[in-house]
Order: sequence, then C-alpha cells, then structure tokens
Amino acid sequence: MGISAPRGTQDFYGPYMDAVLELEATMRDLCDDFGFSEIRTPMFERLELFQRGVGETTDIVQKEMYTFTDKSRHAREFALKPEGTAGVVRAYLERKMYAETQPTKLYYITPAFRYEKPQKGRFRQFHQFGIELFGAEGPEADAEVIGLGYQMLQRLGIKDVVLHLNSLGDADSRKKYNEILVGFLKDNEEGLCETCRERMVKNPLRVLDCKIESCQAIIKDAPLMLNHLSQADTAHFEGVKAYLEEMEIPYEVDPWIVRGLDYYTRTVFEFISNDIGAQGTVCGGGRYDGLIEEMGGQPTPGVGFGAGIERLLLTVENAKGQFKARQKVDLFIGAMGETAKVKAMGLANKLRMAGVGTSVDLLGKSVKNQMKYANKIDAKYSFIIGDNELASGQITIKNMETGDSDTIGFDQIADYIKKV
RNA sequence: GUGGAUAUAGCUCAGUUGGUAGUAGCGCCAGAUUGUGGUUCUGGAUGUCGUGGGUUCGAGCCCCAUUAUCCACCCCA
Repeated sequence: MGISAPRGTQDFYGPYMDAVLELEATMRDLCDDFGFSEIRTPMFERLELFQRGVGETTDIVQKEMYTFTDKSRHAREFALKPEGTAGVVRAYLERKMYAETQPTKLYYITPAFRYEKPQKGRFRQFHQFGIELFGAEGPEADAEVIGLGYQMLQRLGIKDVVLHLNSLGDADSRKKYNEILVGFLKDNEEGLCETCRERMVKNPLRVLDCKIESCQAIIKDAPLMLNHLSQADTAHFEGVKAYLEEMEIPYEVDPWIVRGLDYYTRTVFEFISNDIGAQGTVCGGGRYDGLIEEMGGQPTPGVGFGAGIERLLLTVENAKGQFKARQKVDLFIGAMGETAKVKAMGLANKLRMAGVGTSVDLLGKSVKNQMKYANKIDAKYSFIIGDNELASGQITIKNMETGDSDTIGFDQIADYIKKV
C-alpha cells in the first residue's frame, strides 16, 4: 500500500462520520439553548500564544506541540493548536469583544494537535468541543458552564460518567498553599519518585497527581488546597456547590484533581468515564481568572471546558451500541433500457429539487440487482421504469419495508412519498 | 519519551515440529426460465503472508532491523 495517514490520525467516513455529525448537531442545539455562539479560530497561531496561554511548564508546551516556521523573512514560529482556549482568548482581545455586552459566551468545535503516542481515546489529531464564558466572576457562571457540560452528556445519552469537582483557590491562596505543600514535600522527599522531585520545584501541585504507589502513600497525608482556601475562595466554592445542587447535578468533591494546564484558578472539574479505557476524562475544565490578563488584556474572569469528541463517542457507543449508517435516500429509481434510463435521470432530478432524496442506477445493473442495490442503500421506496411505464405514464412504487406497492403517475411521486 | 502485544484476502481470523496459503465466517460480484430487494441455494473474484535484511536446499512460520496498529505508563480531551 502506498502512503498511509500520519500516525495518530483518522479518516472520518461511514457510520462513524454520521455519528460525529449527529454529535456536533447536538452540541450546536445545546449551545443555542444556553445562549452560546460559535467561534472558529485558526488552526495555527503564533507559538508564543500557546506558550503564554497554556503555560511554559506544561507537557503540552514542553514536548507535545507541532511547531513550524513559515516562509516569511521574519522567521516566525507557529504551532498547530494543541487546545481551544488560547485562540479564543486571543480572538476575544483582538476583536475587542470585551467592548460588547458582557458576558461573552462562546463555543467551538475544532481539531487539535498534540504529538503524543496514540492509544485508546488518544490521537495526534483529535477533536474538541469546548465553551468559554468571559466576564462573569460569580459561582453562577461556573455552575452554568458545568450545567452545560452535564446536559451535553444527558443529551448524548451518556450515563456512567461522574463529575469530579475541586477548587484550587485564587492566585494568592494558591501561592500560600504552595509554600505549605513544598514544605511538606521537602520533609518527605526521600520517598518521592524522581519526576515528583522535579515537579516539587517546578509545579508542586502536580505532585498530587502522581499515580506511583510509593508517592501515593505520602500524598494521601499531604495538606490539601481545599483546606487552605481563603474565605472568598471558600464562599465561591460553596456557591458553586449550592447552584449544582439546585440544578440537580450530582458531583463528587475530589481534592486530587489538579489539571495539567497552568491557567486554572478556583473551580476545576472533570467528567470521568470508567468504561472507555485509561483515558477516562471525557470533559475537563474550570475557571481561569488570570488568563486574560496574562494574555495582555484587562483583568477579566473566565470559565470554560473542553470535551474530547472521540472520547464522547466511545462512551456513546458503549451506551447505545455500534454506530449505524444514517438513511441517505427516500427513493431508488431503477431503469431498463436506454430511453427509460434517460427518463429516470430526469425524474430523479425533479424529485431531488422537490426535496426527495433519490438515487438511480449508475452501473447498468440488471433489474434484480438494481433492487438489491435499493435495499443495500436502505431506500424507503423504489420503482422501476421501463417501456411499460414510459407508455402508460404510470409507475408501481414499492415500499421497501412492507413490500406493499401502489400505481401512480409520474407527477404524483413527490407527494406520495412526502405524504407518508 | 518508557514498556507489552500484534501485523496472513475488503473485514474477523485458521495455517499444526520451517516444505512455497484456507471447503473458514462475514462482505463483495454474479446466477437460480429472459421486468423487482430483504430468506435460501449455487458459482466467482481478490493475497507482493506489513516492509527490508539474515539463517536454511527450502520461511507465513526461526533471527535482526524497520514501520504501523492496539494497550498501558506519562500526560490529557
């Protein structure tokens, strides 16, 4: 075989493609109902955007980005987007959306690219649905974002997903807590793995995420951010929980979720599935009150999440079974002989114009095989046109499901099919 | 970046101690009195056995390398 697709990429076609389209349609309806509007930002941006937005210390920036230089003399560096938020924040500032009525509520459906080793639920080109809500600092904004995520799962018919919720505090309390945590980790340094010792210096919060048993043993006694929140942070977190309860959204407080992107403050959450393999996070997000300022804007609060379309579809498939091809046509027109073939083309075109999905034989198959074909493509109705029909102006239209048939005139076909 | 498994027809897979590939199932194409599908029956097509080396008289089967896929770690969606 010739050239194959790049590692970790997929071709979308057939029933899986249909499932993707259906999912995207669900997302768009959902966002309409919450008053979010779609935004599409470029597939690539200046490298600095992601370095600043996602965070220099993250794995995404340090080793997973697809970067390149274009042909410009200025030797600018670009990167394919590794996630959705940075580009949307850039657009918010560049297009001065802050000057419009606030809050700004946006959603996106986009490919994203990360150079990683592929496995179940993980690709080098994957697809994200995400939302961003700018300009609202109260807990009701967090609740609205989480609520949208929850409804997304409900509308997709996904059940076995648990909402994990945590608060990381604001920049100040995070800083104070960091000192306490580092102190604790230093006291227990001998027991930690190598990467944890490194992380202890660069990004101590991440140590809490370590899955190595010996580290876990130490971590379970570590001081928790949740117990070192400021009064304002606590009030915010309690607010979020109260809203979720009123909205009847079940959650588990999980002090261990930290999230690997640097920009999060206060609320962080993940919707986690446990039946799609090791990559169980189907949707993850939180509040990022410092990000917009970091990117050069006025201090502006923000909340959002990203959801992995491939992972969502894995859970959908678990819940509903294998994806089936969607029915594409209402009618198949078969033909015998040259004159009939020409007439069939003309009829098909008129019917399509009238909104009746129609296929015709393009291979010169026998009548029997044309019928087999009609069955294969799952047409609802079919008829054959030959010398008899040409002479009488009447066709016998057959319901492929029931096998019943009726004889009608050429000009009655569209109405006949639409009536049912 | 680390580790494990796999790589034979379009798909799922057989292939026995190495003797130059399957009556396998599904799918595809066609036929069963010349104008009607879904069931049944019959027939048919299709493989550089992932790629490149090596061992051997001889390799799908052994060895090495390489690529890809899957799974896990890491990280994340």
